[in-house]
Amino acid sequence: MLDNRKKRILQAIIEEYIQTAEPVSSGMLSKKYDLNISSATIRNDMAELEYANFLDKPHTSSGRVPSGKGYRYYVNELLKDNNITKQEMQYIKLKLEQKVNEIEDLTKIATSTLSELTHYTSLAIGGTAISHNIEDIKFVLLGNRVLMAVILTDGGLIKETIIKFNADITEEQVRNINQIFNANLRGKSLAKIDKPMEEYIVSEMSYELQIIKPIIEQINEAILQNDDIYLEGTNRIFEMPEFKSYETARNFLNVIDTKGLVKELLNTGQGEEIHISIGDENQYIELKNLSLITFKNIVEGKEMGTIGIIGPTRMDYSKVVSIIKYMLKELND
Amino acid sequence: MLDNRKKRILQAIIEEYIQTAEPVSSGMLSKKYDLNISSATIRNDMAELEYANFLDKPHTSSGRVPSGKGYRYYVNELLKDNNITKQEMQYIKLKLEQKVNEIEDLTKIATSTLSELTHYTSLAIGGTAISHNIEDIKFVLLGNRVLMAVILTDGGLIKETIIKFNADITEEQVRNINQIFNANLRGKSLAKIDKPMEEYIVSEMSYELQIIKPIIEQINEAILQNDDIYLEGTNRIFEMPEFKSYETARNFLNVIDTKGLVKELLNTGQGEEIHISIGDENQYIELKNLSLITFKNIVEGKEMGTIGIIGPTRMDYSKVVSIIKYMLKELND
DNA sequence: TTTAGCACTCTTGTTATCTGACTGCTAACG
DNA sequence: CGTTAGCAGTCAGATAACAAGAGTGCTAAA
Repeated sequence: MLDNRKKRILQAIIEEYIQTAEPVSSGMLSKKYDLNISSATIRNDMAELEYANFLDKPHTSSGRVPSGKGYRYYVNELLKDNNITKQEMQYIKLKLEQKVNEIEDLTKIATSTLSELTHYTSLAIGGTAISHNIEDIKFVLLGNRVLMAVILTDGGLIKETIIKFNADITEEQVRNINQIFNANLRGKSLAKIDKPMEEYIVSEMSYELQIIKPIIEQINEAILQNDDIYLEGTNRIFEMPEFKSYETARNFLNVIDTKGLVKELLNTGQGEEIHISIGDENQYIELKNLSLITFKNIVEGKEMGTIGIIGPTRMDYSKVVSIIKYMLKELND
Repeated sequence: MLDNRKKRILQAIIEEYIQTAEPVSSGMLSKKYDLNISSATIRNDMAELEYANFLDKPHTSSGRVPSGKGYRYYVNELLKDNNITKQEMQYIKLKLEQKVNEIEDLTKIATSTLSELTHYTSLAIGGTAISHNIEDIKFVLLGNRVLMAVILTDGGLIKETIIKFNADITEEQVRNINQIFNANLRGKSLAKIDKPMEEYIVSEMSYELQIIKPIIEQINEAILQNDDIYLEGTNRIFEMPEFKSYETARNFLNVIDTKGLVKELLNTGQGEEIHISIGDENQYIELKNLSLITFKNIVEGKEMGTIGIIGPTRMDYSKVVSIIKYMLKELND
């Protein structure tokens, strides 16, 4: 589709623009980059790239700026994903080797490390336990009418939840519940504790319905629940010239501050390993000038959370993707 | 110190400035407020108020702006704390009556409600359990080397923590631990589980030191721990003209984004019910143009967390204090 | 096909000017 | 003696005119 020279020019423009945030001119390119062609030739190619919608022009006599289509082409065809330094690798290793008590802390560490290295805002949401299997499930009576359920999954996730009753629960009953649930559920997939499973348990377990039922409901909720949004480096946007304008900064903060929106953003992009969504591609207009890169932190097939990077469309995709790929590799050790 | 007319003028200037964020002029005051004096007289008084440092003047021919000392005088002497509408009361009631499973959720709800009603950014940190007494303490074995301790306090706080061991723990041992800890600690104040208590337990409990010791350490940490910072309404700053400038917005976001700083801010102001810190009064230069109002959410003598409101020095102190006072009353029901 | 050269365009920064909103001061007033 | 009308003086902010500079598109030659 694009000849080699045009590809090189497009790549140079995008990389230059990512660095400087200024429209890129033909003269600049021919001087700074070793393309061995004159600015006039570059101008001709730029005109064609603009005609083909890979580039935009803020006004008649200005340099060129990559368009959404341009970025997409760059990400799909030209992106190098080994753009990572020794120091960065070491830093990631260092951070991820920290001792953590709960697996969710690892997601937090990964998120903050990502923000530190890329200088973009990063966000994360804890994983649901749905892809995990139950390894152990324990019930603890707190007071007389409050029961706490602690679920340990084979992925190492620990989910606690609290169930309140209207009547007193005896230690005897707790022992029964403990036994029944473990006998029936240990080793089973959590994905199955839903309606049909509930019926199964209720019928199989042959234990007082008014106790079993609220427990199952609450556990179900705890499994699906991933409400804790983790945000790191919100103030990083002030390092970037596109957010010097009041409107863009405001818009960005609005997106970040809307918890429901952040949750949805992190929960899209199911299939792929790393999901990149550039400006207009995003389904929310609020994000039309922003790009979002998300990936699931999957360790040994178990989902541990979703992490994302959000920044201007002029994002250093190469750096971000390189760092994420390395991090994913390290997380799996 | 100030005669009545000067007080009225100062109050009018502050309230006008809080509303408009524009320097207040003498002509404006004599027209809009029913002071029954001419603008010339107001000008004379304003000059004296400025000389006494209650007011500042951005430049020679501009109106007046309250100084830090002015706001302080207003807060101490002129502030009305019943500046709350029926609707606001109802809204607070409605929000606080929601069923919550954990007491900490109540702090979150209070925080977000506060931000919604005042239109300022609000922040909160969960309470340490230090002022509470132990009501129940349970240990749960998760896997072979992971022990979870769940502590229930008389204030209704539930603190969980995880202890990892290098050797396997038997169910037998867990039963022992359960018994020992409950026998020794139930009803005791959590403030006492520190070094001397540790020695006491170790000597009294006469149980394997290599098991007891890490448990006590970890529990101690869990009691003191209040790391979860809760932030609501960060984007609210964009509603306020003082943050239209890049620098002020950036500074604000930097403060908010620095978790350590936020923690410290919320942990100052011990004694009073409601602690107000205006601009310069604050010990951090980053906050010199900001005001902070904090209060501890104390229910029946037990600390449940600290909540704060942060905004420009031109904050609607009257409204914020009124709402907080009402909220505190409701929280205690 | 590539390139040098040049006219044309448009943004950005600078300076000058004008307008309007205030204040401070003076002198008159009750 | 406190209060007020009147007026000169000050300064921020808006507007316009202008100059400089960066870049493009096009033409014609290599």
